[in-house]
Amino acid sequence: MTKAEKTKDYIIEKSAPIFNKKGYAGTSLTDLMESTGLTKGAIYGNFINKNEVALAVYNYNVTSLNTKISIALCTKETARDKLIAFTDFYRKNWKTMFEKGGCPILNASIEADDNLPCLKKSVQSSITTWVDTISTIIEQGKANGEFKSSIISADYAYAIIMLIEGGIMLSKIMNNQHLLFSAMDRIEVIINQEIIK
Amino acid sequence: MTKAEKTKDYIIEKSAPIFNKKGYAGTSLTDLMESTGLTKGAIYGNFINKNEVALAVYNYNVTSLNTKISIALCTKETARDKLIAFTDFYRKNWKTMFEKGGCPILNASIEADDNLPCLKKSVQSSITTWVDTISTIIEQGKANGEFKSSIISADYAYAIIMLIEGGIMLSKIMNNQHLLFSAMDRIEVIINQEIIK
DNA sequence: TTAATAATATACCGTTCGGTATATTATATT
DNA sequence: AATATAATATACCGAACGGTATATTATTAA
Repeated sequence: MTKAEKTKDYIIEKSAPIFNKKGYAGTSLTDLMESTGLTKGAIYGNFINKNEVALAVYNYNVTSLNTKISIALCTKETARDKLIAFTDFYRKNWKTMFEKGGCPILNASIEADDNLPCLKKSVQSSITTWVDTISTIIEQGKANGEFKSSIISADYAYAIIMLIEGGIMLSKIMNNQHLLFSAMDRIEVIINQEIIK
Repeated sequence: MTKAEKTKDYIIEKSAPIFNKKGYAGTSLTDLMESTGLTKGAIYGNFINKNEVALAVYNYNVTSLNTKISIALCTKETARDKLIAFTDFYRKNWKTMFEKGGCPILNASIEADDNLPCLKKSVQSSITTWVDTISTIIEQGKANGEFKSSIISADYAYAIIMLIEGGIMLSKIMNNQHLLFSAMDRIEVIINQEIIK
């Protein structure tokens, strides 16, 4: 790993919460210089423009989220436990996530949908990945007899994501942790009453 | 109504979709001049600064949303029909809403939560109003025997809002109307299976 | 119709924006 | 240790930013 590569990673790491809090349009190069302690020279020596930093930061934020969720998932045996691992994750990590600006997928989604086509594509693909992850778990549950075979896995994957994102949105703007928890409760009800046999 | 008051309303009206699409930080005075066809003189003669325009626009967007919902509600007799009027509303109006940038409460919520305290307060109060509206309907349903008396109305109000906002977010970013409809389906299941006696 | 006033346009302000050319410094190679 | 090269800092660019003072134009009242 060359020095430049290290610097690049360092810039991404330090800029990640800034972009997630202030958004793409709201984050200036001055913000990036402050958060990294570096100058424009260092930033533009490693990225071709601000947009590249923003995209790298989005991917970093999503990747670290996915990594943490993967770690939470891999210790679970049953499909049900794997689904519950998601709600568990948000119950345990909401504070850290909120301090870093909330869900990067939600934030980027809202800012990108009407005017940042490049970021929009990244968001779409990370949502598709997320849906696939949950759908696969549900399909496994169906295959091993844990879950009802009649259910459509993608529908439930989307429902779970909607409740997570809607829960984060409400919880964050109202400064009320309980709202996120009640979204997680509702997801668990769906798992226990609709998905499980 | 003086000319200035008309101009003020005109500016708000024409700027409303711009702010809702591009966000507060992403909307410039040049954007406002283009959307209104007016100059800075006219804008700053009627608003003290950009922030005031943004706040007025947010209130306008929320008020027009609430007005439309009120109209949809007032024709309904039963509490159940009133709740269904919400899902109906989004099924019928999603296209118009999406063309104007999506849900103003969701959009403003995401941009304001970490760095626009003034707008954040407005969003909080519009959510509180929304929760109250739904809660009141549920309480009426409990009082007249339509709904289970054991349920906590605010919990269901929040659940409905979460599904609406989560559904809008997913639907909009994925360019998939069906996702919003499936969120509405899920709300209706909750109404029919958990709220109604 | 004219005078007073209200409302909008024009022209400009200082600042910050994203971005770049070049100078300087650190690192690696010999 | 000297040199080549990679990486960062400095100093600057033009453009766009939000905002304002003032000139001009509509509107109202006498």
